[in-house]
Parts: sequence; C-alpha cells; structure tokens
Amino acid sequence: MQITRASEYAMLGLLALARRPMGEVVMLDVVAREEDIPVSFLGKIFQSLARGKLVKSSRGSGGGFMFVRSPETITALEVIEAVEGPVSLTRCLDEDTGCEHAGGCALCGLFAEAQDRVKEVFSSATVAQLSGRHIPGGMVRQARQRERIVFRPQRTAKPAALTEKNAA
Amino acid sequence: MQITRASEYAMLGLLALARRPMGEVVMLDVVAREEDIPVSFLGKIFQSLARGKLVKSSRGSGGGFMFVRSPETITALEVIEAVEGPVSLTRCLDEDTGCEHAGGCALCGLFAEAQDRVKEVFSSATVAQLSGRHIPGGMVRQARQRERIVFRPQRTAKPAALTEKNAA
DNA sequence: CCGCAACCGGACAAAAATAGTCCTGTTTCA
DNA sequence: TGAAACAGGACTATTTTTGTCCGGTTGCGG
Repeated sequence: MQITRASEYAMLGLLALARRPMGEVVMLDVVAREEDIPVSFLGKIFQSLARGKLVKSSRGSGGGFMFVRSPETITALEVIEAVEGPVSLTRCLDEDTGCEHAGGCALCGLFAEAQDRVKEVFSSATVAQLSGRHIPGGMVRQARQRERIVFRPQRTAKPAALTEKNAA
Repeated sequence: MQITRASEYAMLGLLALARRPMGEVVMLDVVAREEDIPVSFLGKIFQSLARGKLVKSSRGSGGGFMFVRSPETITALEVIEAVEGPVSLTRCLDEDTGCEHAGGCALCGLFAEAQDRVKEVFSSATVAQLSGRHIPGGMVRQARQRERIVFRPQRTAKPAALTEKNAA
C-alpha cells in the first residue's frame, strides 16, 4: 500500500473538481494551478482516473474533466487504486508473486490485517466529504502573500499576548 | 509506513532467534541460512536492531546475537521502526517536513487515521506470538527437496493419479 | 600474546520505483 | 481550418531499495 505523490495529487485534483457544481468541466491547468501540482504530471494522473471511470474527459477548446459519478459515491480507496493499481502493503501480499516464504509465514497474516485496516479507512471516506474540509494549498499561499498571516506565533517571546489578541 | 524487505528480514531474523531458548547466542549466517536471507544484508539489519536495543551482539569466536528483552515484549512495530526509522505512510505525515498543503489539508487527517490503524495492528503482535505460528522458509525448501512434494498438482492432465501415488 | 572468528561500519553499486518532462498525435469546437 | 485541450508513449532525473565489499575492531582460546 504505497501512497505516492501521484495518489495525493489525484485526491487533491478531485477535491478541486468537487468544489465546483456537479457537471462542470474544468481544465487541467486550472486544477494544477489551484493545487500547485505540475500540470503535465497531473495530466498523466487524470488519464488514470479517466481509465478508472471516475472522471471523463472532453477534448478541444472548452474541454477538460468532469465527474462521471457523484463525488459522494467516490471513495479515497477507489482513487488510490485507480492511480496505483491493486495495492499491497508488502510484496508478501502481492497478488501475482504471493508470499515467498509460503507454507507457514506468520508475517503474511499480520501484514494482511494491517492492509485490511488501511483499506477500511480509505473506503470510508468519500471525495465529497474530504472536499468539504479542505482548503487548497494554492489559496493558502495566496492568502499568505496578501495578508501576511503570521504562522507559528508561539515562536515569539510573548505568545500569550498574541493568542489573546487573536481570540478577541 | 513503508514495509520493505529490510523490515521483513528483520522480523524473520528475530523469529529465528525466538525459536531458540532465551539467552542463546546465534550467529548471523545461521539465521541467514535458516531464513534464506543474504547474510551481509542481514548483518546491516541486525546492526539496526542492536542500536534499537532489541538484540545485543557479541564479537569474537562464539559470538553472535541474542535478545536483550524477552521476545514476548517485543512488538512488530518496534522491529519495523528500529529498521526503518520513524515511519510515515506519506510525506504528509513525515515529522520533519510536515504537510505542505498545511492550513487546511483534509488528506492529512485521513492518512493519519490510516497510519494509526496500521500502528495498532503492528503494536499488538509480538515476536514471540508470531514465532509460534511460523515455519521458516529454509525448512520448507529443504522438505521440498527431500520429499519431492508436488506443488499445484492441478496443472497436470491427470492430477488424481499423482496425488494418489503421493498419498500412498 | 597471537591469531582467528565474528561483528562494525562506511563506501560503493546495481536495480527499481518515483516523479516528472516532452513531443507527437487526435479530437473537438468555433 | 486552426487553435485548444486531452491522449499516450518515450524519455529522463532523482531517490530509495537492496544489496556487496572491505578494512577495522573486539574478544575468545590456545
């Protein structure tokens, strides 16, 4: 079960789509800018998502990507598996090779259990849910530039005063 | 949370140790042969385990490795972390870098939850428990050579005859 | 006190996976 | 027809994994 940048970008990209009204077509480079992802890499990733029938693409001017299904029905697990293929926490659990110490490998059972738990977690979260709680990185960066938000105020000598101020 | 061969070998090595009476000193190359692991690689791995105070080494002739603590008190999580360092399922959860989309990244929470589940599983299994259920790969291989066990008899045209012969 | 047995630890290296880039299509709209 | 946008394969750079090698160092035994 490897969670690479590709999976992460896939999720972020879909969150960007989900922030928009259902059915809206969004161009790759808009999503890429919004989430601060290299556009050519995101292109590859969305190809996988399209092959996985999570989104569909339209070409030509006015083209882009949109959801095939409602983001409420798309789980994080589906997204990850669309991008990474059938995932396994270890080689032991790989569908093709299987466990090499087969016969009586106690580790496989343990790994399998761990993997099941991970899958449980990822299949219980939908794109729509996550989208609700997400503030895209691009927006944060822009806000930081505009407003000069002070991050980590506790690093200063008198944090109490600052937090008081913030609370007020 | 990356589970590489190194972690796998570490576990297998400790299972080999745990099969012996507590306090017995075992040489690297014995363990390596028993579990079919490259001895020089296993050497590196056991160095990590020694640094992590899970085993201790003695040098010179008659030297080798032994447990510092009882294998009943050593969890799989400890073994993995001794070998891989403080592990994180994704870069998001990495202690140094942290989440780059910080501010309002919904993914971090999800990933953190998954990671916690994995840690739960791995910290609930001890080396001693696993050792009880484990048949080392080396032994299986030797048995295969000695007895000519037929694997996957269903691939042949008349498997019944063959299996009958073996059963008799 | 000498020498060998066994681990120590750093440097090195090959192979695989990751994280992209780039370029040539192909489709579609205006 | 031409520009806009994705498709997809080839290519590349970096990092991680999976080891190997070799000169120490330590300690037991003779």
